[in-house]
Amino acid sequence: MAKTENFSPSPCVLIALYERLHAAYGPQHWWPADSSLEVVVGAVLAQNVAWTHVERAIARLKTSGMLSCEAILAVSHEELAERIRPAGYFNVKAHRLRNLCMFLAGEGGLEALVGRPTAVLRRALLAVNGIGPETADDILLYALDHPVFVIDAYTRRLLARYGLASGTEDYEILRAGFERALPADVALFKEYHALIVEHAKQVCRRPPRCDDCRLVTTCGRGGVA
DNA sequence: TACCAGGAGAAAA
DNA sequence: TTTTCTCATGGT
Repeated sequence: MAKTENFSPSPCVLIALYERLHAAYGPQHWWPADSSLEVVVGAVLAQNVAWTHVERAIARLKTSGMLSCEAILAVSHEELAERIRPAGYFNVKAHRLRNLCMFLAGEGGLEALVGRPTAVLRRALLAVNGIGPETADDILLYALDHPVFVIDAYTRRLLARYGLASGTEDYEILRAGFERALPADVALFKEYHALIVEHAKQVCRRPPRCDDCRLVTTCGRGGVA
């Protein structure tokens, strides 16, 4: 399918899917981090790797006292790269972390961003080299509490398996589809994305397809499956 | 040993 | 404008 294909799920289907996932896995209380800055750092480190690798890298940053923008900007590239080595792509991610910390420092810190309009913040984050749409939206939703829906590989996989989308649609098409269909609720968006990840990890990785992937097909006349 | 995992940017076509 | 390549570790 073309990447420009429209994605306009009904609110009923998306709410039904959320409720089924919530019933199956319970509240997730994401993002797994002790601070907003840890969310920011984790969002960069999580690019294209499993979360277990990110945990190791964050633990190394913590134990060396480098989990702050000041520290990240103060150490050499080589030292930062060595600390985050377990997350993979360590040279690339060291550059990206420094770019992001320079941006935050220039803005007066992460706290200074609170209260700014979502669209303005999103544009600013996307202008940072190394920060793409998913990473920007991770930061907006989980670190700054803005109602943006995060689309990741798990979300695409789930949509494809449920027949709601091909999974190859443009990022913005999928994000807009979720945000049109759902109320702009930060807590809902956080839990929804976390539940998608949990479900994808636990169930939909099993080949060839899981029976549970039919869970959204019974939504009709406003009812919940 | 080979494959895969929660992206993004640059280069090439 | 779209596609391909590159970055890299660690678990299965």
